[in-house]
Amino acid sequence: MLNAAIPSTNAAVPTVQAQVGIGRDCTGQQSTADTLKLLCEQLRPQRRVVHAGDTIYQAGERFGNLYILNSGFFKIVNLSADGREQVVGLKFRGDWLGFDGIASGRYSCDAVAMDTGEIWVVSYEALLAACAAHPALLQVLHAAMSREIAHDRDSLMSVCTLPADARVADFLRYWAETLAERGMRTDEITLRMTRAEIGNYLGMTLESVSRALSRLARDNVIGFATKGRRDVQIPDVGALSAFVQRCLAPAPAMLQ
Amino acid sequence: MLNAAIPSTNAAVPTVQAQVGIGRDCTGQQSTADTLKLLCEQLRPQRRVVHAGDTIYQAGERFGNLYILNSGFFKIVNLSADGREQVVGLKFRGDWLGFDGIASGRYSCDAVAMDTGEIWVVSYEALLAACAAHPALLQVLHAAMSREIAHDRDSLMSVCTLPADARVADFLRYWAETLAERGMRTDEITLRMTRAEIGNYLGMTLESVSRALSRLARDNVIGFATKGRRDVQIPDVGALSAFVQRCLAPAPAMLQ
DNA sequence: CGTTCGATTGAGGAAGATCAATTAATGTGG
DNA sequence: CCACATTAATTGATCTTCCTCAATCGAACG
Repeated sequence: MLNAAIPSTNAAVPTVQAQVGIGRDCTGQQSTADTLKLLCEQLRPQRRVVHAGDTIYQAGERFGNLYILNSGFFKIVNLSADGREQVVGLKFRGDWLGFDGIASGRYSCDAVAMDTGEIWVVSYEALLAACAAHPALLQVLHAAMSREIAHDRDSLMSVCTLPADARVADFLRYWAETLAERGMRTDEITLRMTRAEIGNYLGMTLESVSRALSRLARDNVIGFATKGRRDVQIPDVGALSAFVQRCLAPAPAMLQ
Repeated sequence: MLNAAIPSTNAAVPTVQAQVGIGRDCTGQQSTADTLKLLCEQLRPQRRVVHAGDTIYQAGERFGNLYILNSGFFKIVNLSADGREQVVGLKFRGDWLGFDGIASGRYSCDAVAMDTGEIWVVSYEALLAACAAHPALLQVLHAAMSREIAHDRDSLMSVCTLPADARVADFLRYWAETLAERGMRTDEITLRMTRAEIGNYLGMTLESVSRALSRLARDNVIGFATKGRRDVQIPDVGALSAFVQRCLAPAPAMLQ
């Protein structure tokens, strides 16, 4: 069985809907599980178990493989010549890693596992050969690249147009929706990132992240689990969107 | 002849090196001109002249075509449900437009011409067919998508890690290097964007852009042309990088 | 059980936003 | 071609947000 091949510390688990593997979801897109099934059958990829902290590839390393994330969770870290580090992406089940290396022949980022998981290794050459035989594979590949481009743009927009509190709320909303798309629980998510990592990703300090989370909790938009503040309860994802809109509202509209 | 098919108001013109069309540049990459030649011969795309303000596609419109920019200059504008607008990309000669539409079947941005130019229209279906026959085309396509992903990440890093002045300097450096890669003059570039558009792209206000440019001019890192402040003289691109580093330097290192 | 790392919270300061006034460039109709 | 209207850019003054610095607290781990 493809799902749950590797035990994960992830609190969010696949729901029944994701496991039965119906053909397409309501949007007409193939579900993550179906796409993974297709890829596994067509590509017969090498499977590799990773643990938190493992690096799948590093900036500067010669490109050769693409990676498909079957379980677990990765961060993509961009490095500048002068030593700045920037988390530029988060990868979940069904996402591809390594596209940035195709053009230049070298990866331009580090891909770091944030949790135990399983990654599928596909040689780019072999993938192209398989795509020639099975056009559906090419569609899947292009869709994955396209999704990444579209999401990177949304990230830039978020960083450029939202105040700090809204950015954190939008980050949680995105995380919850990403899990939902994969058929996982979203009422309680485990952020396997420190405040510093979240802040780096969102372009703010760890203190600002902490304050934003405290305010979200005070407004009952999120809750914290009993033990530790790494688990975030999200009773209503819509409330996060509403919070973002409230941050953007021009005037506080004083009483009456 | 492919080059200069359309008269452009762009002050930067192709140099001899770009026009002779030698196979590959020093990095082993195909030159922009060669790639365009290949695409034109293999795809026989429909050519379309655009003028400043023309929209090639809009967010929400059904996806069907990809576009290759042969001359001119585009901005890509992301729109949020609540009405925020964000310039998320700038496109120059040789760049592709429309990748964001592949996954969802609809474009997620507006593509707006900022100058007179020529765009090549390629149906995605026809492109896939051509790629099946000519694997080199697929390489070109994937390289273009990969470059876009890598550059989007650099943009995010710039916005997240650089102070305002450095962001503007880095923006000019990127613009100059983009022109240089395409064999164009970089000692004087014409920004066909208002300060407001630049500020939007860089995540700051138009006033901050103006102040940053004034400081760059005061430090002789850039110069302004005689008439109008839309043309920026860049005697030394390296000076822009040095300025960025100076902005990042922790301590001013008081005299001794 | 102390050590370490991460998170929270507060106080003060700085970068950049906002508001406002002026100047320069561009365009328009007479 | 010029007077006028319009849009873009610059610059200054003030204010807000967020960063920086610092202290405290909590959880995890050996």
